Amino acid sequence: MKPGTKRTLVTAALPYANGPIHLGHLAGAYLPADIYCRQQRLTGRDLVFVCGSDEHGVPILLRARKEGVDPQVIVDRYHKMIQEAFASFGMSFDFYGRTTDPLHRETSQDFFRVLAKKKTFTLKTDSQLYDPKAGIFLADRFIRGTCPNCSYEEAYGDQCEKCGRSLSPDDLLNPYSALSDAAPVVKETTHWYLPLGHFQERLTQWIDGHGDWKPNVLGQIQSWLTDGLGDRAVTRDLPWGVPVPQDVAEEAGVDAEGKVLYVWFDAPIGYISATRRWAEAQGDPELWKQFWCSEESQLIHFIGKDNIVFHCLIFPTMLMAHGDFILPDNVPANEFLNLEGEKLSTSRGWAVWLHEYLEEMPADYLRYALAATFPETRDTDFSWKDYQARVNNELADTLGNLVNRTLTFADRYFEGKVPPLSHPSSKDLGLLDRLREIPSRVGELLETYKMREALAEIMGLAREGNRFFNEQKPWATRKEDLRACGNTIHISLQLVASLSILLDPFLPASCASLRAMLNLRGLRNSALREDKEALLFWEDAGRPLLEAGHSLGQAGILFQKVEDAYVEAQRKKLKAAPIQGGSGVQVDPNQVPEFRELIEFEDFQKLDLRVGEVLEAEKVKKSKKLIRCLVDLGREKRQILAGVAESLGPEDLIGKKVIVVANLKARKMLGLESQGMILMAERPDGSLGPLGAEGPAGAVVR
RNA sequence: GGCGGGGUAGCUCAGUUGGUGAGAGCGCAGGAUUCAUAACCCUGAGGUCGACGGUUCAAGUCCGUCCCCCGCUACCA
Repeated sequence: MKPGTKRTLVTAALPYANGPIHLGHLAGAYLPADIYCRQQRLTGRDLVFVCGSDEHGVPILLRARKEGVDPQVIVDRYHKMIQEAFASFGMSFDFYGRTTDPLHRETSQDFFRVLAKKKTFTLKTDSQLYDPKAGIFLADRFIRGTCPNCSYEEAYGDQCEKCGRSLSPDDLLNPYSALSDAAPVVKETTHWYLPLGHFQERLTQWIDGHGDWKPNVLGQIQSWLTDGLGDRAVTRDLPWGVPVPQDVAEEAGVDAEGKVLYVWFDAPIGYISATRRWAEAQGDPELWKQFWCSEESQLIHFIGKDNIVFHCLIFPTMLMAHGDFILPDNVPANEFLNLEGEKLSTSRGWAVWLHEYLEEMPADYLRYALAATFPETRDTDFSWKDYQARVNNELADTLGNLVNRTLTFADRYFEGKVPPLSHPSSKDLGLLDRLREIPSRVGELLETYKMREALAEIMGLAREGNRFFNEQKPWATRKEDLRACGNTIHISLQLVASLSILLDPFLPASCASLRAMLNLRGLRNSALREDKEALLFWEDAGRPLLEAGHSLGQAGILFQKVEDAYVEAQRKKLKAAPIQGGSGVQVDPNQVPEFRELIEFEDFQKLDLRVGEVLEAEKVKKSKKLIRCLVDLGREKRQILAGVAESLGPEDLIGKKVIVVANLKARKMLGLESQGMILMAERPDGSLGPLGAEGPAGAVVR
């Protein structure tokens, strides 16, 4: 932390309001941020934690069109879902906002206006393809047409899926809009650009002062700086987003109609607008400035690695250009979380959705399992088996059992009161000494974003507690030396009390229960900015907290074990998800593409469809999409290339029976010949899944 | 293709600026114990630190080449 810091503003990446929250999101940004904030609040530091839904952008607009509803309907749906899931998960945001908030619009426009006034932007006019029917400009991938290379009629404007050739929209024959089927027209349009290059020197200087940032973050930044920074468009022609301010447009002599701020420009400003909303709620609308505009404040962004460039270069450039704001002091980006050994894929349904998890299991179990394996230095893996092991072995057995054996012993043999510490042994004092150094040690780890190590340190303390209990044998001394027995229980209780503070950032709900069992009151609330009742703070975890004679509360089981059946069910659900295409959202009839024009029966008869069994499948090297399959068609075995690697792995195909177009002309791709085509089902998001088939290889499908 | 990060015990992961016999948790094997959620505690087996080459008295730790995974970015065929 830089010297003289009085306040901290923490942000967690704004989730995109186009789908629910999954485990990858939590492990990447949200949970680390929450743990950090809770611990900092416990130390008494002044901290505000904001986040919110990112609700603009093209994907939301397209989804709305497909469903035939206003985009606001979409974002309302997911904003609510996300916000509720976060709350149940124990996220301690001081404010959770959204970018469709009018105040956000105002904040973004003001920001844009300041940069325009300072002549930060450059204006450029370009020709772009425009869909006259849908009334919007089209990004390359929303233009489709016939591939000039292979004559595939549904090639995208940036690439032909059939032959893999890269294209530009101009290359397509008979181009049409993917949104409305209308033929696109070329139209000139003017946009504002942020010239990042002008800030290169200042950015470099600023980054050089932050050599302590994580290596993955610095590496990414360095590579961008070395390449040199270019201009980035900050506006778009879209009917959904924060409108370009009328006055700025007029000043520039540009028609503002239909122009909005590019989503990446307005999204990070969401951090600012959320802080403003929070300040309003505090009854002091100007309070946000203390956090954003004072050198006595530090700003920390928790994000995933995919967001590094935006938070470390682009947003800082915006802040620099504006001039009123402080720059981030750290951007502790995490790597990614894999799931059961494979990378997460929302389109394939390879994800665990937070809202679904919370219907069945406690938030703290997941918080623990994730925190124990945060992808801090590299991608890590989450598996349900590991989750079960973490909960059962560590939470229940190590920690829960320590609590349980200590409390039941006190309850049974010391009338539920804390026995006095009298003539403590060196072992007794040794543990108290050990305890003394823990809060600052763990605090330091957390402040340097080493959450996993911090958690391991605390759990190590719980293990020491168990060892101490074993070695002191209070069940034996109870009969021979009641004083020594009392000392053992006294110390063990103090340890448990300290754990209820140390673990609070990680397991807020369980620690609250634990403190109730101990009848320990007065700990500062780790979820609130202010707690006037607070008597105990983080550092107090280093000293004995329970006085002799203190009456304990009702003991109970802190953590239930996770059954095998649950683990199996979860894994099964995961396996089943790709087939159902399930992002947990019901298929909407409006999302299903319209049927094509009628054909004659003879046309259909030309197709020779067969059942084929995939014998081998492997990724084609140097291709992102192609999988080479060897398919048994009864009469012969064929090599068929399928452009599905972005949706499926080879293992999803091997051994599967599929439907094959057997009389399709062979075509070469990347030097390999494809002798046919495997039929796939396309999901609304464009991902693919194989069509299952039964029957012997070679059987005619009709 | 370019750039960045990573490839360490059966599994999931730690390993500061190169230097005493390469670690933790889980799992496994054996032992001890009974206060406790069949929990806890002790001991042990297990690794040519992605591959190859180099620098050095000394490399998991530095340099080079290659392979694989993740991310960002680009686009020739």
